[in-house]
Amino acid sequence: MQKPSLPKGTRDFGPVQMARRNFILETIKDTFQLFGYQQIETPAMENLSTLTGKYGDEGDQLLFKILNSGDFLKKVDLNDLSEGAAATLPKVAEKGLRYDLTVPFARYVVMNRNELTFPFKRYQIQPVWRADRPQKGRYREFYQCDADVVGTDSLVCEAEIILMIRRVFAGLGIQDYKVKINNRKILTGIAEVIGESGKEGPLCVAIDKLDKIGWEKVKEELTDRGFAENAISKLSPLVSAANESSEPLSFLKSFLAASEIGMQGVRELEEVFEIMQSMGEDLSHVEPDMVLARGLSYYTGAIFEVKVNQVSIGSVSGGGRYDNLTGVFGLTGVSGVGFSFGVDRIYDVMEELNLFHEEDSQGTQLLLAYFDEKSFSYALKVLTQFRKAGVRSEIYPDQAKMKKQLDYASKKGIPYVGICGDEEIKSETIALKNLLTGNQESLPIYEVISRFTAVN
RNA sequence: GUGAUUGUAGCUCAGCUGGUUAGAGCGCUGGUUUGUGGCACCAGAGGUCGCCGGUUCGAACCCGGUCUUUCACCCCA
Repeated sequence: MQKPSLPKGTRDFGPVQMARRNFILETIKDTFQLFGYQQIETPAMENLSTLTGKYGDEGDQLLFKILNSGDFLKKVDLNDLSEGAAATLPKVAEKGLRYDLTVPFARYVVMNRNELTFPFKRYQIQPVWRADRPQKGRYREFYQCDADVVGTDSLVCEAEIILMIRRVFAGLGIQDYKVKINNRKILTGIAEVIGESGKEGPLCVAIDKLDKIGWEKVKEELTDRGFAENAISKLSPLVSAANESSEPLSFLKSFLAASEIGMQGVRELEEVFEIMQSMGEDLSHVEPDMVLARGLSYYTGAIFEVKVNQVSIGSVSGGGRYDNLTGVFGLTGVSGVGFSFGVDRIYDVMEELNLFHEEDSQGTQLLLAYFDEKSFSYALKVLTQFRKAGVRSEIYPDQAKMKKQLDYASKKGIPYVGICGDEEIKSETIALKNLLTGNQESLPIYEVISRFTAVN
């Protein structure tokens, strides 16, 4: 017999973890619904043609491919093998596990475009898979909770995303965090202004590391990536402004004055904030970050990222606007904006911050205990009465000693035990024992029931 | 994908320079207690030392490979 094990980067979730995860999930779901999003699900596997080419070369590497059923080698000949893995892959695998929820959603929108009412607001909570190397807060199977709107350019959506993030975090009890927001157009503008148009990708990858490795190292990296020296020196006022982070928007207005697209990005950002103010909301936790760069292969407008302070976990939520996501599936002119919560990371953050309160409100309230066969059948009868009254209750199923039954209850965190014996049978009562305090009193069944139902 | 790192009882970990029968704490099972858990005391069960191979008279310990854990890079939730 071999010891069983799990694939790298995957985990089981026990009862305690599930109770906590459900708490997070319910908080998120509740918020999505409050803002008018409708739930959908899509299959774990998609055609590889749907997935490949959407996440950049790196992303394609991280896709899990599913071997064809049956004789998966039947289309492969020796030529394919000599040309290597890339040539052979399409002949042995035509399906893959989803890498995120956004691309399957785009596919769904395109396939159902005639049935959907636009703007279409959907949320989706399902696992995704990445063949990444596991690390702290990084798994190969993890859940994403996406909410997206397609079919509108309105910046109200961006404002609502910020509001949803704040509502969820408030519900979870996470207080010290930042919602960083930027706009792809600002990044494009920056590249334009320093004379390196179109190179915002490598520019951002480098600048993003500012607080990690410092300006000097970033300069080296930019040089390595082929940026001209005078471009780099034009960048330095932006870097010092980013460090001070006082009034990034007013800085950008002068820095980007020569770039029309850059100025448009600034205006969009301002408009999001104005909309929030019209809604009577403040800007707490919101932080414009002009070097924030994520999802450059498809974001075209706003870019979001949420970071919880004082913890070692990376971002717990992210998103942005993509003008043409459905374009790759043949439906053009549909703008979308969305974001995603990483439940697994939120869990890790809450654990690190000790935010889980241990009252397991879903657990059993009452265990019925007994001494012998006669009281066992009495307890079974009483058990039914409790359950009919809606009290979460159970009985130790094997006839066992009192010690064992009480042990079971206290280990499972059941707060009350109803002890049944000869005296109780005679008087139609149970001895209700509080396992925390050790107090015990004899009460009629109806009295016990009304105590439990009154609490709820 | 690159570079490190970890693996000994259910859990957390000792185990010296390669040398008899691999240990502790917690947990588990039973008992002290046939109408009462937690506390205490007593007894007991439990290990192919991740796996495969090599060196050696002899390997938990040294070497190679492999899997796993954790971490950095890349990228990302």
